[in-house]
Amino acid sequence: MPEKAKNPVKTTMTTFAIVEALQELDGCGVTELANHLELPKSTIHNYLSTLEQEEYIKKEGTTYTVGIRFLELGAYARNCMQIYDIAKPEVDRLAEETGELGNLLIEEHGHGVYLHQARGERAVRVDSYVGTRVDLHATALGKSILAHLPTHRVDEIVGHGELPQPTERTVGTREELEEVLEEVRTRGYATDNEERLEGLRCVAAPIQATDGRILGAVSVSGPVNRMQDDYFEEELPNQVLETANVIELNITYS
Amino acid sequence: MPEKAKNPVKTTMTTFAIVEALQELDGCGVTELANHLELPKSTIHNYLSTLEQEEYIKKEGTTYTVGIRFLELGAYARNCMQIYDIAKPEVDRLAEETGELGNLLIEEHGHGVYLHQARGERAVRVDSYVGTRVDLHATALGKSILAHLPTHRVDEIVGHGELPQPTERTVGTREELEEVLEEVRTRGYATDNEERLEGLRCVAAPIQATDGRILGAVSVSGPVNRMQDDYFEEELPNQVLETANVIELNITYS
DNA sequence: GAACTACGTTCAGTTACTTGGAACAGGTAT
DNA sequence: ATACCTGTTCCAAGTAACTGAACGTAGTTC
Repeated sequence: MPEKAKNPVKTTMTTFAIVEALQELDGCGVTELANHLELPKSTIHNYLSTLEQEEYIKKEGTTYTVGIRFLELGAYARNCMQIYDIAKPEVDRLAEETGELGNLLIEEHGHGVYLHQARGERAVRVDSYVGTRVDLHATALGKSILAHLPTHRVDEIVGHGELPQPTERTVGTREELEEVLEEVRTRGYATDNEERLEGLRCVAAPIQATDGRILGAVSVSGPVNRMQDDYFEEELPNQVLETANVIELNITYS
Repeated sequence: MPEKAKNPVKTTMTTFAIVEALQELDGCGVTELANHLELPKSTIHNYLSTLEQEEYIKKEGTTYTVGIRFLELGAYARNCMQIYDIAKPEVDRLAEETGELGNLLIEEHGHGVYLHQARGERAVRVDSYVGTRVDLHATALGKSILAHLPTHRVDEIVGHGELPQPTERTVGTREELEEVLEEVRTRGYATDNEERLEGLRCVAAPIQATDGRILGAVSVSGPVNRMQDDYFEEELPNQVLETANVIELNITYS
């Protein structure tokens, strides 16, 4: 993860800082951006007009916004992953059968990234969407991935100090996490009991290649009131595990 | 569309040239990229290591590939468009009812960009996916958008010379296009008779705001053998028009 | 097993390019 | 009409991107 560039191209970094700020601010004008990033207006203007010329951002009147062109690159990257093609229809089916929200997540650069979401009949609305990056230790999906990653990668990703805690139930220390991961390995699946979002529970299972390499994870999320007792502890885990299994088989024979 | 930056930031342009080359070459190493872009290896190396550090590209062994991080920006841009939220479930329904491939397209910077695709039971596999950019004049979706754009924008987008022709049936001149667009305006929908892809037909309808501004278009695509006669000329257009209408209503009252 | 090739990586001098202040233009509110 | 926003242009100055040669490391061939 450290992967520090020896001769970093600062202009490239600034370019993405600008695009990211545009996302964070939900679009804005030259002056506002300049204040936000503490750079001269003229500099920001040069970047923005260049990005617009290259069709990566859009200008409407006096406000600039992130352009849809990034979707081309992002969707391309997603399509390159065979797990997406294969897992997508299965996640769709899982969502339909359970009526809840089905998810597909992979790990990249130490973060979890949602590749797909499928909405069942009664699916809750959550703050995550395709492309959203989340901390691995705070979700069922992430924990089922961490559980099958080599120790040195887990070290890189979560470190050894305090872990960020989106809710009070989130695992807070490396030791606690280690216990949870051990349990995930023995049970075969991971759960999230309001650890990322109040009121939301989740059951996730890892997707592994035949050589044990972890490729991603699938899950079902729903409101606490519907995710309880036997359904949350038996029925749903079995459904999720089966889905993960089908995906693994399809990947092996393709 | 001209929108030429007065003081373009060349480094920003190079940055995206590199990412785009990475996409075009489906991932590659430093030397190959350097040859492709005719830049020194060391320069390419600086950019690649910076992009990797910023987590926008991924390095596996000796090859670099477009990273999934672009999906965050792209999906964000898509989610910002209210048309996406509203049209998505309707396109899903349209695809399920027809069993074919349903599409949602918008215009940005003069190109058509697919925001969503839904696969019905018998949906064909095509070369387009979410994020793909296409020439507006070569698709039913694009033509239904062009038909409702002010003339000066059409001028900017298609110009007055020869138009690129993916297949021999594609409209080739501005004059021909103008006739077709007039027909689209009177009929209310557009068709694509193997104009973009051999063997593929398509019916599309525009989505307009109450003030007449064009927001995007929906369509159904399928193989020629299933898209014929009354179905292609009556039934399907009606279904597509109805879907577009529902979307327009939902947008107005939201 | 050594020599060769192909690759990514590092380094430091040079030059081109980003930078940013100040001045301009266009609009809106006072 | 004036003041105060906005975004935009310009050019001078000095930083930081560029580059080609040298290095390190595999992998391949003889």
